[in-house]
Amino acid sequence: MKKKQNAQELRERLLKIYEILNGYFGDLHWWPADHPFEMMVGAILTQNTAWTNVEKAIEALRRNRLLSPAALFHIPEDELAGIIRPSGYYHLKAQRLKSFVRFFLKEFSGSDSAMKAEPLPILRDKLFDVRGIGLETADSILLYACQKPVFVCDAYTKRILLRHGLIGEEADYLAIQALFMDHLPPDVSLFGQYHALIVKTGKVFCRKEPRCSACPLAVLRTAKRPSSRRKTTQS
DNA sequence: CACCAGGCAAGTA
DNA sequence: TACTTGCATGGT
Repeated sequence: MKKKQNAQELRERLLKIYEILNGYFGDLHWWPADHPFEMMVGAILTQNTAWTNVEKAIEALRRNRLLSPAALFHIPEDELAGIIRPSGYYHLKAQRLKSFVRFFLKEFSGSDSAMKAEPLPILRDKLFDVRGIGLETADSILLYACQKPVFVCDAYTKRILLRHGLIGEEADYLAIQALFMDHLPPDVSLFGQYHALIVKTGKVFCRKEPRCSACPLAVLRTAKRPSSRRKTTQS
């Protein structure tokens, strides 16, 4: 079976990447937040936005005692928009937070443990139905706030996998996610740390040059060609 | 100064 | 279905 062998090789390559990055960066304790609800808020605020800006917005919410479903439900949308302004797209995100909170209160009475108790496929569909929650935001909430074994992908994930020849340019979110989920054990800690490592790598090493030799993954690019041409000169 | 960040949805063809 | 555009602040 050629297919099975290929699957085995993919698994090994994905684990190798993880091993290298994990050894390089160590445990990143991703997504520090006081409670799951704060993570869900952060997941919405961080859409296409630098985390440093999101932190300012979350701090502003905390100062205003707004980090609870009830508080966010009661505050007027335009007032909320003013408070989360540093996170960018603030009108849009105020609207999205409001629609998420309405959903969260209606479906789970604002209880994150009630939300966790929901079976994964159903919860995923429900989240995806909320306006302003797309694939990545839904998966971030599922993995980090609800501890569900879902692999979160993003722009960095695609960039890195492309660069290492594991996917093609045409691969979309679901295809990339399937690559990880079909070849790795469904482990919440593994998935969480792996995604964190990918984002960290992207931020630190993939900024300017398309192939940065300082990247810990650089060894894979030169060493792993199946045939011919051994270059031993990369550092 | 230009460019981009841990996306998403609505509009167009 | 596939491509384009609006949304917006703050850091490099």
